[in-house]
Amino acid sequence: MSPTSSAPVPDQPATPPRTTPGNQAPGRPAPDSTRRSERSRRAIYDAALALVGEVGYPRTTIEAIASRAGVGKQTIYRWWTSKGEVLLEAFLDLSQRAAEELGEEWVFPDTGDLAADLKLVLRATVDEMLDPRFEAPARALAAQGVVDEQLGRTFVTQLLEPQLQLYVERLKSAQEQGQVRRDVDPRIALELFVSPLAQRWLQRSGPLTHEYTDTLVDYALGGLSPR
Amino acid sequence: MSPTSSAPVPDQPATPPRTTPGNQAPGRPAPDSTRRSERSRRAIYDAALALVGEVGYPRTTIEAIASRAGVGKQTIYRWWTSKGEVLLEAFLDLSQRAAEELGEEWVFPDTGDLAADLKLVLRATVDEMLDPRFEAPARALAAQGVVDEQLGRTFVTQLLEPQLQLYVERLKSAQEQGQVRRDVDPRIALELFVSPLAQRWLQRSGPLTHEYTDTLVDYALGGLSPR
DNA sequence: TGGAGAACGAGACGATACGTCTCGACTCCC
DNA sequence: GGGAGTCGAGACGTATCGTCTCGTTCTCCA
Repeated sequence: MSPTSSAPVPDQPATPPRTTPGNQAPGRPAPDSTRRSERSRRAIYDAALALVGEVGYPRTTIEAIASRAGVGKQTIYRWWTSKGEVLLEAFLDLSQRAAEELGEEWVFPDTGDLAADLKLVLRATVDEMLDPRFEAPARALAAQGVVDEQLGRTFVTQLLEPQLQLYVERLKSAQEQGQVRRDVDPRIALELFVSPLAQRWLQRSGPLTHEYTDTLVDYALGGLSPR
Repeated sequence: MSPTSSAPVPDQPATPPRTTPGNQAPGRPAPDSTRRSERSRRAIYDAALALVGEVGYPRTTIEAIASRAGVGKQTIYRWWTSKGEVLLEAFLDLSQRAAEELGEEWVFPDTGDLAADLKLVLRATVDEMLDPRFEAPARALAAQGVVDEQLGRTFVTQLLEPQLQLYVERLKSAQEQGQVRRDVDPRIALELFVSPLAQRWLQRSGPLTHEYTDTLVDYALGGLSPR
């Protein structure tokens, strides 16, 4: 997934360290999040991301994460229910930090030329998809989300939809400027260029190049039928 | 993935039972495929598909497949290297049998009305994506393919690309009839409606309806810009 | 028709990793 | 300064892994 898991992450309500353990199953007394060790949390994120990059998702075990982070296993089980959940949070955290590096507020460009703006953003997305720092964890999460419905929904809601919303707003602006038909639903329209890119990335069903995304934008805006 | 993993599978060279064990690593003497037990092979396919549907991919273990199929574990390890590979073959086999049920040769409709033909096929694909018989294994394979490059390439090559090729041919026909611009690359063009559908299915990022796919076709053919 | 050889079903085996649990050390708050 | 709760560490029983024997069954060829 993550058609655009990439592209600098904008505001996003800055998910706080997370107060509720996923592990809030009945029976167990809820752990006290105010006493949680920030140091351990960070170390676990780092270890999880590093391991996924180095040995792949299947061999990224809870025990390996704990050992690498210099942390007891119970500290992981206390706050998370699965390694997918750990990795999702680690990745969300990584995205946020990356976004902060990029300056206060990143906004979707709006030069008045829709095609140019879309091409610019999609080119940046391609670059990010090829960034090895993101590749491994993003793929692992996407795969997990396909199979694990709850994780998938969190992934989509927290990471994907906020991204897509930026496209929606840019397309609405284009509608006001008369560059996009008024009767078009922006939430569907954006899928014409975002989904093919995401799909190629996930399935490796074709090369990811700037020319490719430029072409997608041209086809989507101009249509396949003769004009 | 499998944007169109569905849609009746056409000819396809009818992958024979598979002669080489994936397990053809060095050292081990290659097993003699002519003496292979057809009965066991079928039982393993059935068990694998059933288990994935019942308990999900992660809990579909090799041991469970062997036990359910009434087969020794070694019989599985002799012919396959991983459960992903087992499931992929089982699913390919299922697709082929489903295709055969559908009559000799299924061909992409070509009534001369491209929009109508595409809508028809995409509606059928939606229906198939919602068929529980396909859902579980298809999701599991898609997820595995995202993370396991070799499996993913096999999945794309054997299952996906043959499907997509049908769209390519239909689009070329439309180009000859003047319904699609000549300068359009059909392999990319098809992604405008196929990928969004696949993406929604995989990510559960929106409802899968006939109206949705109809809209995709309209947007892709007509373009988003005012005409 | 009978023997050889390979695949077969069954399951024992050591190696992980699972998730739970207990322990003493530490830290924060009353 | 005492209590409660998290922490690192690791022992524990269970489950699955992939490999490895066992006899048995099947098939081909002499």
